[in-house]
Amino acid sequence: MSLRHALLGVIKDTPLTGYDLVRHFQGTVGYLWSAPQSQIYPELRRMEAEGLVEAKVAPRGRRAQKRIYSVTEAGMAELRRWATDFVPLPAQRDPIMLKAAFFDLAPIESVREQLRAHIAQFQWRMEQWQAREDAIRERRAELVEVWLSRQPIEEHDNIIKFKIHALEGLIARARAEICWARNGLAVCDEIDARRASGSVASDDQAASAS
Amino acid sequence: MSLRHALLGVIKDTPLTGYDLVRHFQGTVGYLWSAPQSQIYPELRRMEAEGLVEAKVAPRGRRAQKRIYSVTEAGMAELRRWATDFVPLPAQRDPIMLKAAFFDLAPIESVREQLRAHIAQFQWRMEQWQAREDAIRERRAELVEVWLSRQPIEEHDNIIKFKIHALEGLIARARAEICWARNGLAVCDEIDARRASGSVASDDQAASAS
DNA sequence: GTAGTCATGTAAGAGGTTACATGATTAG
DNA sequence: CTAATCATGTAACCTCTTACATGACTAC
Repeated sequence: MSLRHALLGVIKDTPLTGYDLVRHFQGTVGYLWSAPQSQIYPELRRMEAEGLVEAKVAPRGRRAQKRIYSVTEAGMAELRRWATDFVPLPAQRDPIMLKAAFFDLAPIESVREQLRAHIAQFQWRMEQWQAREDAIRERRAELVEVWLSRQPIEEHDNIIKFKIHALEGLIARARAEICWARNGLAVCDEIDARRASGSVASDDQAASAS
Repeated sequence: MSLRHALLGVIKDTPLTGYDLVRHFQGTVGYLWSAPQSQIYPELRRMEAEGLVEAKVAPRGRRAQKRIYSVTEAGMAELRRWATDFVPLPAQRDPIMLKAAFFDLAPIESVREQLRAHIAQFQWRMEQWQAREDAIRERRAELVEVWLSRQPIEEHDNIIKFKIHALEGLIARARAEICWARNGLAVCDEIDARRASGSVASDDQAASAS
């Protein structure tokens, strides 16, 4: 049940409509927890029913309306409780590592392609996170700044340190993933080299391999 | 839909009952994909209905029976297809990193405890993985050995290389997690130090902090 | 008027968690 | 005979995914 905490974490700084929240989920907290629109709207309603957020209905044009959600005291309390309580590690479940353990069942060129795609994806994510980290460090991150403005000045550096620490964790992970995939490519090369030398030594290999 | 591939990956080497499969999921593939018993039984039935596995009903004692599942040709084909096809990265969704970004909402002692627990958990996992890797390297890993016995000898080293590569990936991740959490503890210390020096400078801090 | 964006939802289904339920068999 | 283990399931519930659906507003 982290979605609601991610949502609370965003609107505690800036009351938003569901629509805006959806967009904020691609660019801020979305780096940490992604959620589709179809999950956000009902969750907001549920949180409202439980008193964690409250909606101010605002007019939009003539007829239309919109609901601007903000966090209640109960919502802030829940957010603090969650930040304080211990949560166990999620179960081990990683489609890529599982597959990697069975790479010997795939043609080696496909393995290479998959590893290259892995590298590209994490390189992309890493750039995003790096940019976010820079923004926070240089005090250009709006959400964080709004939150800071409500906290005592002497705590600002401490808060920023935690935010950066979280992003550094993601970046370190991405680096590890890229490094791992590169090693995988090296393994592919070794295997190719060994197979080539093997089929030179005994020619019937090449026939059975084709 | 990785569960079925994890299951196929185990019983391709050794036909097993659902019960045995459940236990194997704590010790071999379980390092890569964990699943509760209540998920495994129905999945086996579904795979049987789809022709990916077949069950041989064997007697157990006098009255009782058991179903021993093995992979069909269609099952092996599906496993190979999955190993070959590209699968997109799962969505970003990590409860611990999300929380870490909001650690400033928790008392610092709780943050320390959570980071210490994080370290302990990954240290534990790392030992498991390391042991598994050693077992594979020293050719003591039963499942892998059975699979090797059906493959040409000159491919054995290649297959083992991939298995070890996958485990090395997990181990590298664990190392990164532990390193990250240690940095987090350092951040906590810095914050404590800064707060202490701050409250020496202005005494009213200490009062408001209690 | 029409295309794009603002705004809010619903519904079906897959996958996973937790808990409950049952009975045969084997070792002591 | 009794406890542990072998063996197989069901059911309720939650979360997330994918797709569909609708309508008002704004800029051109």
